[in-house]
Amino acid sequence: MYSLYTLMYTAFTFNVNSVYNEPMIKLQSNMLCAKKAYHHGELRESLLEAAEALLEKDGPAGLSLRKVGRQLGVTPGAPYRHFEDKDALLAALATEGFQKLRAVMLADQEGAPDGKERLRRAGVGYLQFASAHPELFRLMFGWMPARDVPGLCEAGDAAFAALQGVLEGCEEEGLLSRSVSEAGLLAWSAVHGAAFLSIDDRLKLEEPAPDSECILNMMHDSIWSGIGKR
Amino acid sequence: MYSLYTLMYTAFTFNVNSVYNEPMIKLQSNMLCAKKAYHHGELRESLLEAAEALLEKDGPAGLSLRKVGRQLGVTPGAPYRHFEDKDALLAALATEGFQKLRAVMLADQEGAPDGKERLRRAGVGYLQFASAHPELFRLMFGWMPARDVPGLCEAGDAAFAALQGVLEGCEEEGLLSRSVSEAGLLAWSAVHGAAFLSIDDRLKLEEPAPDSECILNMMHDSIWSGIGKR
DNA sequence: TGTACATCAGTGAACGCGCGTTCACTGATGTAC
DNA sequence: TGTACATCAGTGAACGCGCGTTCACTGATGTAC
Repeated sequence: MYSLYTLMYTAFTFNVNSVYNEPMIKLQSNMLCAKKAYHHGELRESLLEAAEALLEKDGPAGLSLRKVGRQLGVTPGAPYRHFEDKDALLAALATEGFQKLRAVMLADQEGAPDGKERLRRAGVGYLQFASAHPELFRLMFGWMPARDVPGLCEAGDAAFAALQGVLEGCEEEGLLSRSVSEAGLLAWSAVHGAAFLSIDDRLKLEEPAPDSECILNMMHDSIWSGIGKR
Repeated sequence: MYSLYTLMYTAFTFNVNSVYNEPMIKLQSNMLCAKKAYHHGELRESLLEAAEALLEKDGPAGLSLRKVGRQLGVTPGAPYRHFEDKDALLAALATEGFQKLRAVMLADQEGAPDGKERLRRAGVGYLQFASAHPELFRLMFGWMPARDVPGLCEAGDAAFAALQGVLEGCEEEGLLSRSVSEAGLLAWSAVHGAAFLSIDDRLKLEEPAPDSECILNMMHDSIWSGIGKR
Protein backbone atom coordinates (compact mmCIF):
# COMPACT_ATOMS: atom_id res chain seq x y z
CA MET A 1 0.00 0.00 0.00
CA TYR A 2 1.22 3.51 -0.81
CA SER A 3 1.67 6.01 1.96
CA LEU A 4 -0.03 9.37 1.68
CA TYR A 5 3.40 10.79 1.09
CA THR A 6 4.10 8.62 -1.91
CA LEU A 7 0.69 9.43 -3.33
CA MET A 8 1.41 13.13 -3.03
CA TYR A 9 4.63 12.72 -4.84
CA THR A 10 3.01 10.75 -7.59
CA ALA A 11 0.44 13.48 -8.00
CA PHE A 12 3.13 16.11 -8.02
CA THR A 13 5.22 14.30 -10.58
CA PHE A 14 2.22 13.85 -12.78
CA ASN A 15 1.40 17.52 -12.56
CA VAL A 16 4.78 18.89 -13.46
CA ASN A 17 4.97 16.57 -16.41
CA SER A 18 1.53 17.49 -17.63
CA VAL A 19 0.78 20.23 -20.13
CA TYR A 20 0.39 22.78 -17.36
CA ASN A 21 3.86 23.10 -16.08
CA GLU A 22 2.91 25.35 -13.21
CA PRO A 23 4.26 23.73 -10.08
CA MET A 24 1.28 22.32 -8.23
CA ILE A 25 3.16 21.72 -5.09
CA LYS A 26 1.81 24.71 -3.21
CA LEU A 27 -1.72 23.76 -4.05
CA GLN A 28 -1.08 20.22 -2.88
CA SER A 29 0.37 21.27 0.42
CA ASN A 30 -2.48 23.72 0.97
CA MET A 31 -5.04 21.06 0.23
CA LEU A 32 -3.60 18.38 2.40
CA CYS A 33 -1.67 20.44 4.91
CA ALA A 34 0.99 17.86 4.28
CA LYS A 35 4.69 17.96 4.98
CA LYS A 36 6.38 20.42 2.73
CA ALA A 37 8.11 19.08 -0.32
CA TYR A 38 11.79 18.42 -0.02
CA HIS A 39 12.57 19.22 -3.60
CA HIS A 40 11.39 22.55 -4.80
CA GLY A 41 11.38 21.61 -8.45
CA GLU A 42 12.05 24.96 -10.07
CA LEU A 43 14.25 26.64 -7.56
CA ARG A 44 16.53 28.38 -10.02
CA GLU A 45 13.72 30.20 -11.77
CA SER A 46 11.97 30.94 -8.49
CA LEU A 47 15.17 32.39 -7.04
CA LEU A 48 15.51 34.75 -9.99
CA GLU A 49 11.90 35.81 -9.76
CA ALA A 50 11.98 36.36 -6.02
CA ALA A 51 15.30 38.18 -6.28
CA GLU A 52 13.90 40.58 -8.83
CA ALA A 53 10.83 41.23 -6.73
CA LEU A 54 13.01 41.90 -3.70
CA LEU A 55 15.31 44.12 -5.71
CA GLU A 56 12.39 46.20 -6.92
CA LYS A 57 10.96 46.42 -3.42
CA ASP A 58 14.05 47.16 -1.32
CA GLY A 59 16.69 48.27 -3.80
CA PRO A 60 20.08 46.68 -4.25
CA ALA A 61 21.09 47.19 -0.61
CA GLY A 62 18.04 45.24 0.53
CA LEU A 63 18.72 42.22 -1.64
CA SER A 64 20.39 39.28 0.08
CA LEU A 65 20.59 35.62 -0.84
CA ARG A 66 19.27 34.72 2.59
CA LYS A 67 16.17 36.87 2.18
CA VAL A 68 15.46 35.39 -1.22
CA GLY A 69 15.79 31.89 0.19
CA ARG A 70 13.61 32.77 3.16
CA GLN A 71 10.94 34.08 0.87
CA LEU A 72 10.83 30.78 -0.94
CA GLY A 73 10.86 28.77 2.28
CA VAL A 74 14.26 27.33 1.57
CA THR A 75 17.42 27.21 3.71
CA PRO A 76 20.31 29.63 3.22
CA GLY A 77 22.46 26.98 1.59
CA ALA A 78 19.94 26.03 -1.07
CA PRO A 79 20.68 28.82 -3.57
CA TYR A 80 24.26 27.57 -3.78
CA ARG A 81 23.01 24.52 -5.66
CA HIS A 82 22.07 26.90 -8.48
CA PHE A 83 24.39 29.88 -8.27
CA GLU A 84 28.06 29.91 -7.42
CA ASP A 85 27.61 32.97 -5.24
CA LYS A 86 25.62 36.16 -4.88
CA ASP A 87 27.36 37.86 -7.79
CA ALA A 88 26.38 34.99 -10.05
CA LEU A 89 22.71 35.52 -9.16
CA LEU A 90 22.97 39.24 -9.83
CA ALA A 91 24.71 38.59 -13.10
CA ALA A 92 21.98 36.19 -14.18
CA LEU A 93 19.40 38.80 -13.26
CA ALA A 94 21.16 41.46 -15.31
CA THR A 95 21.65 39.12 -18.26
CA GLU A 96 17.98 38.19 -18.31
CA GLY A 97 17.20 41.87 -18.02
CA PHE A 98 19.14 42.71 -21.16
CA GLN A 99 17.42 39.90 -23.02
CA LYS A 100 14.03 41.21 -21.96
CA LEU A 101 15.03 44.75 -22.88
CA ARG A 102 16.03 43.63 -26.33
CA ALA A 103 12.84 41.65 -26.75
CA VAL A 104 10.64 44.53 -25.68
CA MET A 105 12.36 46.89 -28.11
CA LEU A 106 11.76 44.52 -30.99
CA ALA A 107 8.32 43.33 -29.90
CA ASP A 108 6.24 45.80 -31.85
CA GLN A 109 8.25 46.31 -35.02
CA GLU A 110 5.89 44.47 -37.37
CA GLY A 111 3.44 46.65 -39.21
CA ALA A 112 5.24 49.92 -38.64
CA PRO A 113 4.99 52.02 -41.82
CA ASP A 114 8.56 53.29 -41.85
CA GLY A 115 11.85 53.56 -40.04
CA LYS A 116 10.87 56.62 -38.09
CA GLU A 117 7.93 54.77 -36.59
CA ARG A 118 10.03 51.67 -35.90
CA LEU A 119 12.49 53.85 -34.02
CA ARG A 120 9.67 55.39 -32.02
CA ARG A 121 8.33 51.99 -31.06
CA ALA A 122 11.72 50.69 -30.01
CA GLY A 123 12.11 53.78 -27.84
CA VAL A 124 8.73 53.30 -26.23
CA GLY A 125 9.68 49.70 -25.41
CA TYR A 126 12.91 50.89 -23.83
CA LEU A 127 11.16 53.41 -21.61
CA GLN A 128 8.43 50.97 -20.67
CA PHE A 129 10.97 48.39 -19.64
CA ALA A 130 12.78 50.90 -17.45
CA SER A 131 9.67 52.07 -15.72
CA ALA A 132 8.41 48.54 -15.18
CA HIS A 133 11.73 47.40 -13.66
CA PRO A 134 13.53 50.49 -12.41
CA GLU A 135 15.88 48.78 -9.98
CA LEU A 136 16.71 46.02 -12.40
CA PHE A 137 17.42 48.68 -15.01
CA ARG A 138 19.82 50.40 -12.60
CA LEU A 139 21.48 47.10 -11.80
CA MET A 140 21.92 46.34 -15.51
CA PHE A 141 23.61 49.63 -16.18
CA GLY A 142 25.25 50.54 -12.90
CA TRP A 143 26.55 47.33 -11.44
CA MET A 144 29.78 45.65 -12.49
CA PRO A 145 30.43 42.09 -11.33
CA ALA A 146 33.82 41.48 -9.71
CA ARG A 147 34.85 38.65 -12.04
CA ASP A 148 33.47 38.72 -15.52
CA VAL A 149 30.51 36.67 -16.39
CA PRO A 150 30.08 34.95 -19.74
CA GLY A 151 27.00 36.19 -21.52
CA LEU A 152 26.45 39.42 -19.60
CA CYS A 153 28.34 41.73 -21.94
CA GLU A 154 26.98 39.92 -24.95
CA ALA A 155 23.43 40.38 -23.75
CA GLY A 156 24.09 44.10 -23.25
CA ASP A 157 25.64 44.44 -26.67
CA ALA A 158 22.73 42.57 -28.22
CA ALA A 159 20.29 45.05 -26.72
CA PHE A 160 22.20 47.93 -28.27
CA ALA A 161 22.44 45.99 -31.52
CA ALA A 162 18.64 45.94 -31.68
CA LEU A 163 18.59 49.73 -31.76
CA GLN A 164 21.45 49.72 -34.22
CA GLY A 165 19.45 47.41 -36.46
CA VAL A 166 16.48 49.75 -36.47
CA LEU A 167 18.73 52.64 -37.45
CA GLU A 168 20.36 50.60 -40.20
CA GLY A 169 16.88 50.01 -41.55
CA CYS A 170 16.35 53.77 -41.57
CA GLU A 171 19.57 54.28 -43.43
CA GLU A 172 18.65 51.72 -46.06
CA GLU A 173 15.39 53.56 -46.57
CA GLY A 174 17.46 56.71 -47.07
CA LEU A 175 15.93 58.46 -44.06
CA LEU A 176 18.99 59.46 -42.07
CA SER A 177 20.83 62.74 -42.31
CA ARG A 178 23.75 61.37 -40.29
CA SER A 179 25.82 58.21 -39.99
CA VAL A 180 24.24 55.30 -38.17
CA SER A 181 26.75 55.64 -35.37
CA GLU A 182 26.09 59.34 -34.83
CA ALA A 183 22.36 58.74 -34.99
CA GLY A 184 22.72 55.85 -32.56
CA LEU A 185 24.66 57.98 -30.11
CA LEU A 186 21.93 60.62 -29.99
CA ALA A 187 18.97 58.26 -30.04
CA TRP A 188 20.34 55.86 -27.46
CA SER A 189 21.57 58.63 -25.19
CA ALA A 190 18.28 60.48 -25.33
CA VAL A 191 16.16 57.42 -24.63
CA HIS A 192 18.54 56.11 -21.98
CA GLY A 193 18.69 59.48 -20.26
CA ALA A 194 14.93 59.92 -20.36
CA ALA A 195 14.55 56.42 -18.90
CA PHE A 196 16.80 57.27 -15.95
CA LEU A 197 15.32 60.69 -15.36
CA SER A 198 11.86 59.21 -15.50
CA ILE A 199 12.49 56.41 -12.97
CA ASP A 200 14.22 58.94 -10.72
CA ASP A 201 11.12 61.09 -11.08
CA ARG A 202 13.22 64.06 -12.11
CA LEU A 203 11.11 64.91 -15.14
CA LYS A 204 8.76 67.49 -13.74
CA LEU A 205 6.62 67.63 -16.84
CA GLU A 206 2.97 67.55 -15.89
CA GLU A 207 0.66 66.38 -13.18
CA PRO A 208 -0.05 63.47 -13.21
CA ALA A 209 3.27 62.22 -14.57
CA PRO A 210 2.89 61.16 -18.21
CA ASP A 211 3.44 57.50 -19.11
CA SER A 212 6.40 56.12 -21.04
CA GLU A 213 4.81 56.46 -24.46
CA CYS A 214 3.88 60.07 -23.78
CA ILE A 215 7.37 60.96 -22.66
CA LEU A 216 8.89 59.34 -25.68
CA ASN A 217 6.47 61.03 -28.02
CA MET A 218 7.44 64.38 -26.58
CA MET A 219 11.04 63.72 -27.54
CA HIS A 220 10.60 61.81 -30.72
CA ASP A 221 10.16 64.68 -33.10
CA SER A 222 13.15 66.48 -31.68
CA ILE A 223 15.24 63.35 -31.97
CA TRP A 224 14.08 62.81 -35.50
CA SER A 225 14.81 66.41 -36.46
CA GLY A 226 18.27 65.75 -35.11
CA ILE A 227 19.04 62.65 -37.11
CA GLY A 228 16.50 62.27 -39.92
CA LYS A 229 16.21 64.01 -43.28
CA ARG A 230 13.54 66.66 -43.26
CA MET B 1 56.90 76.80 31.82
CA TYR B 2 54.98 75.43 28.90
CA SER B 3 55.02 71.74 28.25
CA LEU B 4 55.99 70.54 24.80
CA TYR B 5 52.37 69.57 24.38
CA THR B 6 51.04 73.05 24.99
CA LEU B 7 53.62 74.46 22.63
CA MET B 8 52.46 72.12 19.92
CA TYR B 9 48.95 73.17 20.42
CA THR B 10 49.84 76.80 20.28
CA ALA B 11 51.66 76.18 17.02
CA PHE B 12 48.71 74.30 15.65
CA THR B 13 46.22 76.94 16.63
CA PHE B 14 48.37 79.57 15.07
CA ASN B 15 48.58 77.62 11.85
CA VAL B 16 44.89 77.00 11.40
CA ASN B 17 44.18 80.61 12.07
CA SER B 18 46.78 81.79 9.61
CA VAL B 19 46.12 82.56 5.98
CA TYR B 20 46.97 79.01 4.98
CA ASN B 21 44.13 77.08 6.45
CA GLU B 22 45.59 73.73 5.58
CA PRO B 23 45.63 71.72 8.80
CA MET B 24 49.24 71.46 9.88
CA ILE B 25 48.64 68.78 12.39
CA LYS B 26 49.98 65.94 10.27
CA LEU B 27 53.12 67.87 9.63
CA GLN B 28 53.52 68.58 13.33
CA SER B 29 53.13 64.97 14.34
CA ASN B 30 55.57 63.91 11.64
CA MET B 31 58.12 66.43 12.78
CA LEU B 32 57.96 65.68 16.43
CA CYS B 33 56.60 62.15 16.42
CA ALA B 34 54.33 63.50 19.08
CA LYS B 35 51.08 62.16 20.44
CA LYS B 36 48.37 62.41 17.84
CA ALA B 37 45.97 65.29 18.11
CA TYR B 38 42.78 64.69 19.97
CA HIS B 39 40.75 67.12 17.97
CA HIS B 40 40.83 66.64 14.28
CA GLY B 41 39.79 70.18 13.47
CA GLU B 42 38.03 69.70 10.16
CA LEU B 43 36.51 66.31 10.57
CA ARG B 44 33.25 67.04 8.78
CA GLU B 45 34.95 68.12 5.57
CA SER B 46 37.49 65.33 5.83
CA LEU B 47 34.74 62.76 6.27
CA LEU B 48 33.02 63.95 3.14
CA GLU B 49 36.24 63.91 1.16
CA ALA B 50 37.27 60.49 2.36
CA ALA B 51 33.77 59.15 1.79
CA GLU B 52 33.79 60.32 -1.77
CA ALA B 53 37.18 58.81 -2.40
CA LEU B 54 36.02 55.51 -0.95
CA LEU B 55 32.81 55.63 -2.94
CA GLU B 56 34.74 56.13 -6.15
CA LYS B 57 37.16 53.36 -5.27
CA ASP B 58 34.83 50.64 -4.00
CA GLY B 59 31.36 51.64 -5.14
CA PRO B 60 28.38 52.20 -2.91
CA ALA B 61 28.51 48.68 -1.42
CA GLY B 62 32.08 49.30 -0.26
CA LEU B 63 31.34 52.54 1.53
CA SER B 64 30.92 52.29 5.29
CA LEU B 65 31.13 54.89 8.02
CA ARG B 66 33.63 52.70 9.85
CA LYS B 67 35.96 52.55 6.85
CA VAL B 68 35.79 56.29 6.38
CA GLY B 69 36.62 56.82 10.04
CA ARG B 70 39.43 54.30 9.90
CA GLN B 71 40.92 56.08 6.91
CA LEU B 72 41.07 59.30 8.88
CA GLY B 73 42.45 57.61 11.97
CA VAL B 74 39.35 58.31 13.96
CA THR B 75 37.16 55.97 16.03
CA PRO B 76 33.85 54.59 14.72
CA GLY B 77 31.84 56.90 16.95
CA ALA B 78 33.48 60.08 15.77
CA PRO B 79 31.44 60.61 12.59
CA TYR B 80 28.30 60.74 14.70
CA ARG B 81 29.41 64.11 16.03
CA HIS B 82 28.92 65.45 12.51
CA PHE B 83 26.27 63.30 10.84
CA GLU B 84 23.14 61.89 12.37
CA ASP B 85 23.67 58.58 10.60
CA LYS B 86 25.04 57.04 7.45
CA ASP B 87 22.16 58.28 5.32
CA ALA B 88 22.88 61.82 6.42
CA LEU B 89 26.46 61.51 5.17
CA LEU B 90 25.31 60.11 1.84
CA ALA B 91 22.75 62.87 1.52
CA ALA B 92 25.39 65.50 2.20
CA LEU B 93 27.59 63.89 -0.43
CA ALA B 94 24.79 63.95 -2.99
CA THR B 95 23.84 67.52 -2.14
CA GLU B 96 27.39 68.73 -2.57
CA GLY B 97 27.50 66.75 -5.79
CA PHE B 98 24.54 68.61 -7.21
CA GLN B 99 26.07 71.92 -6.22
CA LYS B 100 29.31 71.02 -7.96
CA LEU B 101 27.42 69.79 -11.01
CA ARG B 102 25.59 73.08 -11.24
CA ALA B 103 28.79 75.03 -10.80
CA VAL B 104 30.63 73.09 -13.47
CA MET B 105 27.79 73.61 -15.96
CA LEU B 106 27.88 77.34 -15.39
CA ALA B 107 31.65 77.69 -15.04
CA ASP B 108 32.47 78.44 -18.62
CA GLN B 109 29.50 80.49 -19.81
CA GLU B 110 31.26 83.83 -20.04
CA GLY B 111 32.52 84.73 -23.45
CA ALA B 112 30.42 82.27 -25.40
CA PRO B 113 29.25 83.94 -28.61
CA ASP B 114 25.67 82.63 -28.54
CA GLY B 115 23.15 80.33 -26.91
CA LYS B 116 24.11 77.33 -28.95
CA GLU B 117 27.67 77.57 -27.69
CA ARG B 118 26.53 78.16 -24.11
CA LEU B 119 24.47 75.01 -24.32
CA ARG B 120 27.43 73.08 -25.65
CA ARG B 121 29.64 74.27 -22.82
CA ALA B 122 27.06 73.38 -20.18
CA GLY B 123 26.82 69.92 -21.69
CA VAL B 124 30.56 69.46 -21.69
CA GLY B 125 30.61 70.40 -18.01
CA TYR B 126 27.91 67.86 -17.26
CA LEU B 127 29.78 65.05 -18.98
CA GLN B 128 33.06 66.02 -17.42
CA PHE B 129 31.54 65.99 -13.98
CA ALA B 130 30.08 62.53 -14.54
CA SER B 131 33.30 61.06 -15.78
CA ALA B 132 35.33 62.65 -12.99
CA HIS B 133 32.95 61.33 -10.28
CA PRO B 134 31.11 58.37 -11.77
CA GLU B 135 30.02 56.74 -8.52
CA LEU B 136 28.99 60.02 -6.99
CA PHE B 137 27.00 60.72 -10.12
CA ARG B 138 25.22 57.37 -9.75
CA LEU B 139 24.56 58.08 -6.09
CA MET B 140 23.11 61.48 -6.91
CA PHE B 141 20.71 60.05 -9.43
CA GLY B 142 20.05 56.54 -8.25
CA TRP B 143 19.94 56.67 -4.49
CA MET B 144 16.94 57.81 -2.50
CA PRO B 145 17.36 58.53 1.21
CA ALA B 146 14.86 56.83 3.52
CA ARG B 147 13.69 60.00 5.23
CA ASP B 148 13.84 63.18 3.22
CA VAL B 149 16.68 65.51 3.58
CA PRO B 150 16.32 69.28 3.45
CA GLY B 151 18.37 70.72 0.64
CA LEU B 152 18.88 67.59 -1.42
CA CYS B 153 15.95 68.02 -3.77
CA GLU B 154 16.56 71.72 -4.02
CA ALA B 155 20.17 71.13 -5.02
CA GLY B 156 19.01 68.72 -7.72
CA ASP B 157 16.42 71.14 -9.00
CA ALA B 158 18.96 73.94 -9.02
CA ALA B 159 21.24 71.87 -11.24
CA PHE B 160 18.44 71.37 -13.72
CA ALA B 161 17.52 75.03 -13.44
CA ALA B 162 21.00 75.91 -14.69
CA LEU B 163 20.30 74.07 -17.92
CA GLN B 164 16.86 75.60 -18.06
CA GLY B 165 18.43 79.04 -17.75
CA VAL B 166 20.74 78.41 -20.67
CA LEU B 167 17.79 77.33 -22.80
CA GLU B 168 15.77 80.37 -21.76
CA GLY B 169 18.66 82.47 -22.97
CA CYS B 170 18.46 80.68 -26.31
CA GLU B 171 14.76 81.37 -26.51
CA GLU B 172 15.26 85.06 -25.80
CA GLU B 173 17.77 85.16 -28.61
CA GLY B 174 15.09 83.58 -30.82
CA LEU B 175 17.16 80.48 -31.46
CA LEU B 176 14.77 77.71 -30.44
CA SER B 177 12.36 75.90 -32.70
CA ARG B 178 10.56 74.33 -29.71
CA SER B 179 9.37 75.30 -26.29
CA VAL B 180 11.96 75.55 -23.54
CA SER B 181 10.48 72.53 -21.81
CA GLU B 182 10.56 70.31 -24.90
CA ALA B 183 14.07 71.48 -25.67
CA GLY B 184 15.05 70.82 -22.06
CA LEU B 185 13.67 67.32 -22.16
CA LEU B 186 15.72 66.41 -25.20
CA ALA B 187 18.89 68.20 -24.20
CA TRP B 188 18.92 66.99 -20.63
CA SER B 189 17.99 63.43 -21.57
CA ALA B 190 20.64 63.25 -24.25
CA VAL B 191 23.40 64.61 -22.05
CA HIS B 192 22.31 62.59 -19.03
CA GLY B 193 22.08 59.42 -21.08
CA ALA B 194 25.44 59.99 -22.70
CA ALA B 195 26.93 60.60 -19.25
CA PHE B 196 25.63 57.26 -17.95
CA LEU B 197 26.57 55.31 -21.04
CA SER B 198 30.00 56.85 -20.98
CA ILE B 199 30.76 56.03 -17.34
CA ASP B 200 29.41 52.51 -17.91
CA ASP B 201 31.75 52.31 -20.87
CA ARG B 202 28.93 51.26 -23.14
CA LEU B 203 29.74 53.77 -25.86
CA LYS B 204 31.88 51.73 -28.18
CA LEU B 205 32.85 54.68 -30.32
CA GLU B 206 36.54 54.61 -31.03
CA GLU B 207 39.78 53.35 -29.64
CA PRO B 208 40.99 54.99 -27.41
CA ALA B 209 37.71 56.15 -25.87
CA PRO B 210 37.07 59.83 -26.69
CA ASP B 211 36.96 62.33 -23.84
CA SER B 212 33.86 64.10 -22.57
CA GLU B 213 34.16 67.09 -24.85
CA CYS B 214 34.56 64.87 -27.88
CA ILE B 215 31.51 62.81 -27.01
CA LEU B 216 29.45 65.88 -26.47
CA ASN B 217 30.60 67.45 -29.69
CA MET B 218 29.53 64.35 -31.57
CA MET B 219 26.01 64.83 -30.28
CA HIS B 220 25.76 68.55 -30.17
CA ASP B 221 24.87 69.19 -33.80
CA SER B 222 22.20 66.52 -33.71
CA ILE B 223 20.75 67.94 -30.52
CA TRP B 224 20.81 71.39 -31.98
CA SER B 225 19.13 70.26 -35.19
CA GLY B 226 16.46 68.79 -32.95
CA ILE B 227 15.71 71.90 -30.94
CA GLY B 228 17.23 74.94 -32.69
CA LYS B 229 16.08 76.93 -35.67
CA ARG B 230 18.04 76.11 -38.80
C1' DT C 1 47.75 88.04 32.09
C1' DG C 2 46.24 83.93 34.55
C1' DT C 3 42.60 80.78 36.30
C1' DA C 4 38.09 78.21 36.62
C1' DC C 5 34.75 76.05 34.19
C1' DA C 6 31.19 74.91 30.72
C1' DT C 7 31.11 73.10 26.24
C1' DC C 8 32.32 70.23 22.78
C1' DA C 9 34.81 66.69 19.79
C1' DG C 10 36.69 62.44 19.81
C1' DT C 11 37.63 57.77 22.55
C1' DG C 12 37.16 52.94 23.06
C1' DA C 13 34.52 49.30 24.25
C1' DA C 14 30.46 47.08 23.57
C1' DC C 15 25.79 45.69 21.50
C1' DG C 16 23.13 42.98 18.35
C1' DC C 17 22.42 42.05 13.63
C1' DG C 18 22.19 40.02 9.17
C1' DC C 19 25.07 38.59 5.90
C1' DG C 20 27.77 35.18 2.60
C1' DT C 21 29.46 30.93 2.67
C1' DT C 22 30.68 26.02 4.05
C1' DC C 23 29.78 21.30 5.17
C1' DA C 24 28.39 16.85 6.67
C1' DC C 25 23.95 15.20 6.25
C1' DT C 26 19.45 13.19 4.31
C1' DG C 27 15.41 12.73 1.56
C1' DA C 28 13.82 12.24 -3.28
C1' DT C 29 14.66 11.04 -8.04
C1' DG C 30 15.44 8.37 -11.80
C1' DT C 31 17.99 4.68 -14.00
C1' DA C 32 19.80 -0.04 -14.66
C1' DC C 33 18.60 -4.47 -14.12
C1' DT D 1 6.59 -4.57 -12.71
C1' DG D 2 9.62 -4.25 -8.73
C1' DT D 3 14.18 -3.40 -6.51
C1' DA D 4 18.96 -1.52 -5.67
C1' DC D 5 21.68 2.18 -6.04
C1' DA D 6 24.03 6.36 -7.73
C1' DT D 7 23.01 11.07 -8.19
C1' DC D 8 21.31 15.19 -6.91
C1' DA D 9 18.73 19.03 -4.41
C1' DG D 10 17.82 20.83 -0.22
C1' DT D 11 18.75 20.73 5.19
C1' DG D 12 20.28 22.84 9.31
C1' DA D 13 23.81 24.21 12.03
C1' DA D 14 27.77 26.68 12.27
C1' DC D 15 31.69 30.01 11.02
C1' DG D 16 33.65 34.56 11.04
C1' DC D 17 32.92 39.12 9.53
C1' DG D 18 32.03 43.95 9.22
C1' DC D 19 28.59 46.84 9.93
C1' DG D 20 25.66 50.81 12.23
C1' DT D 21 24.94 52.62 16.37
C1' DT D 22 25.21 53.72 21.50
C1' DC D 23 27.30 55.36 25.66
C1' DA D 24 29.94 56.66 29.60
C1' DC D 25 34.23 58.68 29.36
C1' DT D 26 38.13 62.21 28.74
C1' DG D 27 41.02 65.54 26.64
C1' DA D 28 40.99 70.16 24.40
C1' DT D 29 38.88 74.59 23.62
C1' DG D 30 37.47 78.97 24.49
C1' DT D 31 35.10 82.18 27.46
C1' DA D 32 34.11 84.83 31.73
C1' DC D 33 36.22 86.86 35.26
